[in-house]
Amino acid sequence: MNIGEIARRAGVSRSTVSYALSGKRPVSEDTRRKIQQVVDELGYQPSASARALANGRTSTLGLVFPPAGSHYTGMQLDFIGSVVEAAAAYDYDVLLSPSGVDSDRSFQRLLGERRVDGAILMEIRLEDDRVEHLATLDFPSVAIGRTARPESGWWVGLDHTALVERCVHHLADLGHRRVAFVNRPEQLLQTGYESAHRGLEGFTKAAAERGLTVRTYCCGDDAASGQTCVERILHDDPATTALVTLNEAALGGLYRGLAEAGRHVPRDFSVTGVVAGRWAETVTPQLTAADVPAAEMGRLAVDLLVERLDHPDAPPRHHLLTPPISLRASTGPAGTTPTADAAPDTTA
Amino acid sequence: MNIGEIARRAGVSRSTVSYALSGKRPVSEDTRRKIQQVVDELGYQPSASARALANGRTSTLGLVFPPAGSHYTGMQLDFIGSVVEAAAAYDYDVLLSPSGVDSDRSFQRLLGERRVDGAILMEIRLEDDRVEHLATLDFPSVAIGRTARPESGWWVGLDHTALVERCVHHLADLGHRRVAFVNRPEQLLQTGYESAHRGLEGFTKAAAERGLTVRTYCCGDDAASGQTCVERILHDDPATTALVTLNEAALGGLYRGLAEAGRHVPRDFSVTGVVAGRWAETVTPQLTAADVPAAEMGRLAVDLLVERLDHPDAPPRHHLLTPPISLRASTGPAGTTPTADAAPDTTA
DNA sequence: GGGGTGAGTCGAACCGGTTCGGCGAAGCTA
DNA sequence: TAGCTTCGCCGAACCGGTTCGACTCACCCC
Repeated sequence: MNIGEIARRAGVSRSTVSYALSGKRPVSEDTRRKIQQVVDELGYQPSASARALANGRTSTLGLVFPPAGSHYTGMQLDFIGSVVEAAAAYDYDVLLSPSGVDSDRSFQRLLGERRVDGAILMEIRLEDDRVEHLATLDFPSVAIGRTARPESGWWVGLDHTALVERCVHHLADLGHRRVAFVNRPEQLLQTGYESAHRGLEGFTKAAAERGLTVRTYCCGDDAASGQTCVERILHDDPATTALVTLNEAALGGLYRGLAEAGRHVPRDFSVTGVVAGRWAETVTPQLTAADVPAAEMGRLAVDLLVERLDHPDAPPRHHLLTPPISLRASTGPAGTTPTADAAPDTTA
Repeated sequence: MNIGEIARRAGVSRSTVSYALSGKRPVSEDTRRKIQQVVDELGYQPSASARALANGRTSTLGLVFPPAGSHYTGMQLDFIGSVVEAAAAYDYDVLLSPSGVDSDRSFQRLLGERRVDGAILMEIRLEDDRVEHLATLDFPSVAIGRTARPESGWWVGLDHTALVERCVHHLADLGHRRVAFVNRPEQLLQTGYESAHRGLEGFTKAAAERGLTVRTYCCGDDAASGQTCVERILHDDPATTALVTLNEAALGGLYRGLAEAGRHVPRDFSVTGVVAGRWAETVTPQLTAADVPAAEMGRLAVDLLVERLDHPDAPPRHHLLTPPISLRASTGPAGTTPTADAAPDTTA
């Protein structure tokens, strides 16, 4: 069922069928109806490969995310979902590519074999060879996250620095003086993972401004690591009364660690951070946090990419988001005797 | 940088370049080296579109999952991740298509425009028009989940019936007599969502065998719904001492509802179900559950699909998984006075 | 009535690969 | 040395669309 078959049955030439379907040249109403009828009868749909070859566009966007290896966070899931849906609204398909670095085979395929018209990159590092590579190639792409030199690029990012600062100020306002920071895994920090660095930066800065006593920790992306991390925190400084975290996946473990140490949240210990809203509402007490608007970010990234594809010479654009902190139930005033062990809990 | 360019620079014909690269016909060692050198210099990679057009294969698999609308569960995320990785190992890319039903435009594109060589379907319903459509077309596909008539198809599924039965028997063995079942949202049950139906079936069957008093509930895929659901359960039958759930996303809410009702898990109330291991370990106390091996299922689905693509006439195959229940900390013997309100908790 | 105009259609070239048939040279046998 | 095979390579056709230039015809106007 190719275009030649349609042409033959409609008694016209292949080019006429093409023009009738694309509307790029006028076709008489009669022939157009005849062609449409044949197309409907046979359920003809033009081959994506042939069309891509002919006009050089694949109508496909690449979504580059790090290889799972272990596990994804909920945030990443929301990104993927929203990107796919937003792309569908523009009639683009989405091709997934698990590539952490520029040299990955999957990444090379995406670009070298011209499988996609543009790409969205996730899990950006401050020095990201993928971003730079695409920039030098002038390949249409949008990053979810920003590198150390964001001015010239297309991206949508979260202002982790500001968000974590706000968390710290929130805690300081509540009277907390000894606060811990629970970051993403050490390996991510070392490879220059953006949110880990900027979050840490915001934490350090705000803590200095408020004269807080702080410690910072890296923590694996799972509950067990979270629990261990709390144990370390309370071991290193039992007078700690609050923590700020970027680590969604460890959150449940952090809560468990606190509970096992006899610290009641929020009476004895406050917890806050930057976490997707869905997760913040899953834990008990619900987490006071800057809710990561992952779905919105995915949508914005697609918007930007499509704009860039439609206007190849448009100047770079970006969106830096700073969602407000949602006050829930995991933070409270610092106790008067922060080092005291928690008393048995008799609240309902 | 097309194949003609390579041919010219290497002083051979286009077909020779093609054969040199594919190895489908012998090429002298000299010319092969010469060609390889030019290819390396220019960093040539053949166009995926052209290749797809020529040999009729796209080297792409479609992954069809329901439109997010609201949100995805952690399980789905794990599927997606493992499918992409497994596909990459076979040199296939993965194209995402958000389609709940056969008539979705995205789904039509995938098939009609021949964008993919095969498809993996998620979120299967007992009567699934997508599965049937693909079957009548003899289009290579593998379902993650099985329909009401699974014998003739290619699929990898979880034996929800058996798993939920085991959960019920586990609770019955512990002495629980009044048990609730927390299913996925009502809308999914009504549309014939497989796991919801088979899980419910297993629950009903095992409860009858053990002579338990049971109630079944549908629950939205979020924490707030979980909390509400527990309130309903305890309102409908305050003597309920345990629940079984399929609803990962509501789990945190279920725990919160129990805590607010003063029921301590596992002393006053036992919780179990079918949930991805990562989630089971996030809640406190950790959930005794049949861990959904999402990553393994994704991998197996790709294995099956690739096998089907390589051997178009191979007879249908499938994998029905029945992972063991992981005993964690959320279930315990039924209390002697199950209706009593929980006493203040003084355990460490 | 001749020439210009524009609508509608066609044929051919092209996108960038793959693959088939055949051809010339070299090597081997008789 | 003629004849046959084998090896290595080439040219051309093909996959299924898009697009450009040109052609035909009807119509209109001076």
